[in-house]
Amino acid sequence: MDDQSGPGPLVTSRLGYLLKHAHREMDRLSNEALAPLGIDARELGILLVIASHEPGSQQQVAERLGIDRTSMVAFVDSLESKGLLTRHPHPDDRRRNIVELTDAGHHTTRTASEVTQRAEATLLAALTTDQAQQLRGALQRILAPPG
Amino acid sequence: MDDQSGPGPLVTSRLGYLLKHAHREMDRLSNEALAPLGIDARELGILLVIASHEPGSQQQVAERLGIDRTSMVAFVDSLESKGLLTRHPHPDDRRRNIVELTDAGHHTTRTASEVTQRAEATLLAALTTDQAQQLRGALQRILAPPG
DNA sequence: TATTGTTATACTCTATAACTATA
DNA sequence: TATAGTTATAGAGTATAACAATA
Repeated sequence: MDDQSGPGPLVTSRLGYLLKHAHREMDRLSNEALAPLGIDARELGILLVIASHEPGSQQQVAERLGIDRTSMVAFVDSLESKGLLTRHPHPDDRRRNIVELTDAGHHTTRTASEVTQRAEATLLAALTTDQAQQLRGALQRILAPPG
Repeated sequence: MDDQSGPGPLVTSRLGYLLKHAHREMDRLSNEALAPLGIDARELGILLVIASHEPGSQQQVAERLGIDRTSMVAFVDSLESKGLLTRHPHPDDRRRNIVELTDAGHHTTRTASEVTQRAEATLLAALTTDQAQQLRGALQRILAPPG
């Protein structure tokens, strides 16, 4: 306790620092909330992408998430072994694995969405409803493609 | 272009997604702006911590940044080889290395702060001055220790 | 010849353990 | 015995290359 713990205001006022640590905290809260469901935040992202689109190949899911197909294999392996999704070959192109949520996968996705929303509320507890809404809106505007 | 690129709104409205990608973009812009100075955002963080406190040991700097002392060695090696800081033994305890910015280190830190501030402005270009200020404030409030 | 999924490999980042020199 | 710095090692995470099946 003999150093004033923390990097100091020159660092903590930087946007990169703030975003990094806010994300780290959000990730920690999400994974804590998801642990009882047997998945982590990364896996929930994959489930949500699958739930959001027509059934597609592993590669399509990977592209939408911005990860490469070789990494996708292990994620699909894991989610399949948990019974949350199924692989089956595309009838017209047997090179492709169509990945689809199982009933359990749909259920877990819904439950996971609820618990992560509560985790978000925990992170934002220090803000008013308006401030929270403005934060979300500002981040969305930042990331929207310029045009 | 045959998939509507992007993971879909179920994912992109999640706070974890927004914070992660906003940070990724900030990091990209910062590193791009810092490249001509020969440092990256991580190294600037270290320089800023050193600039913000009385001269201290490597371990103190590492603790303030939340990284361990073994990783610190390589960072200090790199910054020392660039002439931005110096190591010298503490006169009363020769186990410790006191790290201090050189004149070049102070100059680079000042210049780097300016260019990263412009990088922040680029990230926030879609926001009004008020909105940008509110975003920064909201993030700081989120990360402030509860009390 | 090109593409999908897969496996094997390498590379980065970080954490853990062990060594040295000081205390 | 404990601590600061260092080095060596191992572990996650991710990217690249090569291979099998299919188109």
